[in-house]
Amino acid sequence: MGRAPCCDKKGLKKGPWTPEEDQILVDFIKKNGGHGSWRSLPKLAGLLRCGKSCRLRWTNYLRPDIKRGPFTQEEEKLVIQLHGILGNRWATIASQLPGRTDNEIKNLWNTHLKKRLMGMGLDPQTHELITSCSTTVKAPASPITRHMAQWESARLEAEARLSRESSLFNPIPLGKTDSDYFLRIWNSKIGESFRNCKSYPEEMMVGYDTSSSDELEDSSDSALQMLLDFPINNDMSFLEEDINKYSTPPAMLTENSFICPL
DNA sequence: AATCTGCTCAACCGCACATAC
DNA sequence: GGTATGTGCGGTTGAGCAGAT
Repeated sequence: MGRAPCCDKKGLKKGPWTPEEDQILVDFIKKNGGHGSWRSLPKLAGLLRCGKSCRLRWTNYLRPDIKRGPFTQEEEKLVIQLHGILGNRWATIASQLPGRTDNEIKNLWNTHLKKRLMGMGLDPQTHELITSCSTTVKAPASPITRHMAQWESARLEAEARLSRESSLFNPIPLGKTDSDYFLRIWNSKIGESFRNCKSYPEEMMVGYDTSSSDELEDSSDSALQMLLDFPINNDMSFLEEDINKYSTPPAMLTENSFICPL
C-alpha cells in the first residue's frame, strides 16, 4: 500500500527558516505548553510549513536545551566511543550527550570523525585497522579500539544467542529498543563475564547494584552508563597522534586497560 | 577580482515503527 | 487483524561560506 504524504505540500514553504518563522514556532510552543500534534501545529500556529519541518526545526535548533557551539574534545571522544559500540544509532548516541542533537552528531561524524579514523587507517564502521587490500584485521592497535572490537564480538554473540532464546521463550523481538538491547546484553552471560572481570575496579561499581543481574530492571541507562564508564584508560590521545604509529605492531595494552575473557 | 574547490550544517526525504481506529 | 495516521530516525542533499588558485 502506498503511504500518504506527511502533509499536503501545496503552498507549503521549504528551505531555510526565517527568524520570523522561528519566533512564531517558539511562541506557539511556549503558549501551548508543548507542540501537541506536529501535523496540526503549522495550521494552528499560522506557519506555511509541514509538521515534519516544524518538528525538525524545533528538535534540532529551537529547543531551549540545545547546546550550540563546537564540540569539546571530551564530546568527540564520547561520540567515537559510542559509535564503536552502537554504530550509526545517532539518536541513541545523542541521548548520551546533553544538549546535542542526532543531526549534529551525525554531521560531526561525517565531516570530522570519520575522516580522522580513516586517516589513521581505521575502518570508520568497524573501528578496525584497514590493510592495503582493503580488508580489516583483528588485534586493533589501541585499547579503545580493542575494547570496541570486543564489544562488537560480545554484541554479535549476544544477539545470536538471544535471538535463539527469544524464538523459544520470548515473543518480544530482539533489539526492539536500545533499552532492551543493552539490558539483554548486560543480563546475558556476556554481561556476566564483564561484571566478573577482574580488571573491573571496585570503585566503578559504586552506584550500581550488581548482586544480581535480574535486579537491573529498567536499568538500560545504568547498563549503558557502565559501558561508557568502562575503564578504557580514557586515553584517546591516539586520535591526535600520527598515523605512522599505527603502522607499527599493535601496542600493548596499558596496565589498567581492559581485556575481557569472552 | 573572478573562479574553483572543499567544507559545513540545516533541512529534506523516505522508511520504519508505534499507535489509533 | 487490517488500515490509516503520527512520529522518529538515518541517509542524503544543497546553499552558503572560506580559502586556494
